Amino acid sequence: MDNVLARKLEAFGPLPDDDRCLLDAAVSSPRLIGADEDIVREGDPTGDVHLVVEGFACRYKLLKNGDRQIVAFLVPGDICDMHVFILRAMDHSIATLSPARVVDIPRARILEMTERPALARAFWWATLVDEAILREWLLNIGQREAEGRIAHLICELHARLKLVGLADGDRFALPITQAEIGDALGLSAIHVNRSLQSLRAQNLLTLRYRELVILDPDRLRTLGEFTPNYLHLAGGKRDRPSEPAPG
Amino acid sequence: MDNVLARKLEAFGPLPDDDRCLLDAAVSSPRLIGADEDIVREGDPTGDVHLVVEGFACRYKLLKNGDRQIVAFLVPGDICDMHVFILRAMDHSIATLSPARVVDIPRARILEMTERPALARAFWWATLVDEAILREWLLNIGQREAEGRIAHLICELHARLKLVGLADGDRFALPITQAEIGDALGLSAIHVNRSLQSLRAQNLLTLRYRELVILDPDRLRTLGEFTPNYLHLAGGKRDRPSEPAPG
DNA sequence: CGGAACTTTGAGTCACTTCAATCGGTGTGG
DNA sequence: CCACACCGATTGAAGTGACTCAAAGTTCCG
Repeated sequence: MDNVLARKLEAFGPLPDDDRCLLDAAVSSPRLIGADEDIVREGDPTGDVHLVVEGFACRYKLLKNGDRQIVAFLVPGDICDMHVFILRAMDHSIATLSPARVVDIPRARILEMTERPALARAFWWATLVDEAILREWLLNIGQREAEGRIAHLICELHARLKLVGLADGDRFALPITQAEIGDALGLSAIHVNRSLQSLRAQNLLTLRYRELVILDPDRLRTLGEFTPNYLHLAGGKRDRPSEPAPG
Repeated sequence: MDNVLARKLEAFGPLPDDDRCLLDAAVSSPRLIGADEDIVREGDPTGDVHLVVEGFACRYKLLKNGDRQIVAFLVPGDICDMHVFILRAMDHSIATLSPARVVDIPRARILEMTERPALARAFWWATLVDEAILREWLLNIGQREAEGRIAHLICELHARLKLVGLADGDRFALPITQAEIGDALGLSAIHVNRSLQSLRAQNLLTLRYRELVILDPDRLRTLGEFTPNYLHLAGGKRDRPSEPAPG
C-alpha cells in the first residue's frame, strides 16, 4: 500500500531510503474514526502529532453563535500539528469530515525524524505550504465571488489529491457536504448549492454521490484564477547548492 | 531598549544575553523606505529575510482585476520571511503602508542565529503565531460582519503593538487608510468608512489623524469576539503545565 | 494657494442570506 | 417489505449587508 505521507513529502524532494523507512514506521497502524468526530479541540493542551492517512478532516474555529469557519481541509498525507513542540494549547479544533484513518505520532518519534536533514526540510516545507494555503484562502474568501471561490477550492483540492495519488485523472472523491464547503468558503449552504448548479450548467464540473468530476479544467482554473504556485511543488529541486538543514 | 525584535521574541520566553546581542547586531542599520513601496514581489526568487523595525507594512496578493487582499499586517518586530531557506519563489508580495524602516538580514546571519536553541525556538514560535493569525483572519472574514471584523482587527493590532511597546494605553498609531483596512478585511473602503462611523457612534473608538483610541476595550472585544489565545503569548513559561483560571 | 489623497455622503443595485418547504436517498425497526 | 425518520440537496420568496457609482467635503503638503 502507498505511504501517503512519503508520497506527499517527496513532492518536495527525494528522500533517502532510510528516511522513507522511518515514515513507513510512523504511518503504520492508523486508527479508524467515524465522520464528524473531533480529533482535537480548541484549548486542549498540545499532545501527539496527528496525520490523516485516509478520508477527509478539517481544522475549524467556532463563533459564539455557532457559526463555523473551516480554516483548512486535511486530506491524506496532511500532518495536523507540527507546532506541538512550541505551543501549549490548540487555538483551533480538528475534526473528521468523513470516516477517516488517523495516526497519532508521539513527539519523540517526530523529534527522531527531524534529526534527519532531508526529513526536517520536508516537514518544514509542508508547514510553509500550509501557511501559503491559508494566505490563498484569505484571498479567495476576501475577494472572489461565490462561483470563483468554489472553482478555486476544487482546483486546489484536485492538485493536492493528485499529489498523493488520490485523483483519477480529473475525477476524485469529495466526501463532504455542501454545508461544509460553505463553512470553508464563508458561504451559506444554500448559496453553495446554487453556485454549484451554475457551475454544472456551465459544464465545468459534476458533483454527485460524493464524487467530483472536472469537465473543463481550463475554464475552471480560469474562473477561480487558480495558479498552483503557492503549493510550492518541486521546491526541492534546487540546482544551486542549498543550505544544509539546521541540526 | 528599542530593539523591537528582541522585545517581541521575549514575549515567548527570556533570551540569553548573548542571543540578545545577536539580535541587536542584526537589527542595526535599517534602511528607510517610503510609503506604498514594494519590498518583495510575488514571483521573486527568495533572498534576504526582511524585518520591519518601524512603520507598517503588509503582505498582499492581487487578483487580475486589480483587487487586492492584504493577508497580513507587518508591524515593528515582525519578520517578513522566514521561509527563505526552503521555498524558491515568493507566493505573495510585501509592501510598506507607511514610511518604514526595514532591515535586510542575510541568510547566513539567520542561520547563525538559529544555531542558538533559544533563538531557534523563538523564531519558530513567531512563525507559528503568524500562521495562527492567518487562521483567525479567515474566521474574521468568513464569518463576522463588517463591524465585528473591524473590532477584531483593532483588538489584534492593539495586542500586537502593546507587545513591542508601541501602544500608549488604549491608544496607538495606525498609519493606514480606510481603503487598506478594507483590503485586509474583504470590505469596500466605503463600507469600512460607514462601519467606523457606527463604531464611533457607539463610543467604542476614535480614529483620526492616523491615531486610534479605544474608548471601550471591553465592548470592543465583545463585539469582535476577540480572545488573544491565538497569539500564544507567554508560551515559553512552561513551569506550570495547567492554565490558571482567573475568572 | 492649489492639487492630491483620503474621508464622507447619498442613491441605487446586487450578491448573498434567512426562512420555509419539498424532494430524494438511505438506514432502521416493526 | 414497508413505514418512518434522518440527512442532504434543492427550490422559492423575501430581506439585507455590502457594493458600485458619483460627488462633495477634508486634510495634507509642496
